[in-house]
Amino acid sequence: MDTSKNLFHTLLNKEVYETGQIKSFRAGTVILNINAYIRSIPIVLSGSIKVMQTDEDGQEILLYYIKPGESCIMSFLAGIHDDTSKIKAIVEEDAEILLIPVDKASAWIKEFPEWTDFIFTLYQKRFEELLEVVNAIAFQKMDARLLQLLKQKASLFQSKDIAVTHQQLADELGTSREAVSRVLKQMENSNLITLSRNRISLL
Amino acid sequence: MDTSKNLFHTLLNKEVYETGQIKSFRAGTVILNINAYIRSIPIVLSGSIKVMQTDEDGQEILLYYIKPGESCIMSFLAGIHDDTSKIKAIVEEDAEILLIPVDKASAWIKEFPEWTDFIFTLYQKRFEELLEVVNAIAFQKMDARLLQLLKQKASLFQSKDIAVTHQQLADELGTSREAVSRVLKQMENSNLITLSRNRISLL
DNA sequence: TTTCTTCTGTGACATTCATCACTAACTGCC
DNA sequence: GGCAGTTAGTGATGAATGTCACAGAAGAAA
Repeated sequence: MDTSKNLFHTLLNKEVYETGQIKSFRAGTVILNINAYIRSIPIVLSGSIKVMQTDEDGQEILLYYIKPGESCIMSFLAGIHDDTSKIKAIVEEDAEILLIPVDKASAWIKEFPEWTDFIFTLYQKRFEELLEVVNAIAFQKMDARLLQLLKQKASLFQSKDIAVTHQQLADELGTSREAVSRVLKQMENSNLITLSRNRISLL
Repeated sequence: MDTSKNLFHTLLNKEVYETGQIKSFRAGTVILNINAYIRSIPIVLSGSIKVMQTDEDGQEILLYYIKPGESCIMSFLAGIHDDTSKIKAIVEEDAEILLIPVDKASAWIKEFPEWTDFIFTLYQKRFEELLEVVNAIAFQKMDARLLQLLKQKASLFQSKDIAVTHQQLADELGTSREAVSRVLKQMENSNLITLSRNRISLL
């Protein structure tokens, strides 16, 4: 995403920074809820946001993370079409977020080709991530999915120690706490990880 | 998708029709394969295309259908970024397809706001369809997924009689033929459908 | 009609995971 | 330290579905 990041900084120096409003959010804050109307497009400056899909019964599943320099593409699309959100966005790590009014984000498409490219590039990334999610849910077993999630989190937090409960992992994978506990125990026995309360360490 | 369709016709009268090349394909033709490079963007004029995701082992799963007036958004994105396809596109019903060179599709973004809007609208639709697929795989059981697929096909073919084998359905759902046969039998017993060789009729 | 191929139905069994029901371990707080 | 609340470990059981192995049915071809 180097291209987008550079582009993002270019834009920051022009109109974006002047127009946008910067806000800070604590980890755990729900930034965007299902069916909410969208008034502004978030661009993550620091920290990270996780995007979840939820079904009617409240069952959830992790779709992908939004990292610094990236935006929530679903907000953008739903925003310019005056539609509601189909997803839920939660702050994963304390985050600073630049909020862009929908009408500006929409207008910039005509003015700045780089902005349009930023959107398209992000879109492609998200699409591919969604395809991976489909693949994982459809074809992979829990152990593989869990390991992948742990690696993802390790990379996100830039640490092999991950502060998380089994219940949280279960929620993100759309499975049960017991299933996660059992698979983790197996992984510990295979010397892939070590377990302690509220923490998992990758080896 | 009325907006996009109108827009699409508007464009047809201008540059698109002159630039594009129309080709016919028979049902079953693989238009786009995984990892293929993309030289042109297809717009479906008649018939339909199904878009599948496949994993390394050749396991497949249906993502969505491309209907007349729509384009393959994955081709578009991968095309303008000179990337390879992550999905496989197969003709479902005999189709006429307008092929647009990648560079044109890319250039039109700057020239025609309607074209950009066409792309964005389609993108949103596909994204939402993918979310539904995730939801279905993650949270729904085979009977619900199968019924949904049958309804989808009935609507696509505009007929309650669907010409399909259990094996084909199994492939599109990423499950086994036996599972499909059993669920179908149950549905027949519940008077939801009638079964015969190579055909399923919705009641 | 006979034969061959493809498609469908179904039993038996294994696997994965969900659910229920506890127990045990850890942490914070009084 | 002792208690309460949260987190983790684990057995028992069952549901959903994958896998294997055939048998029978329906068409197609000869």
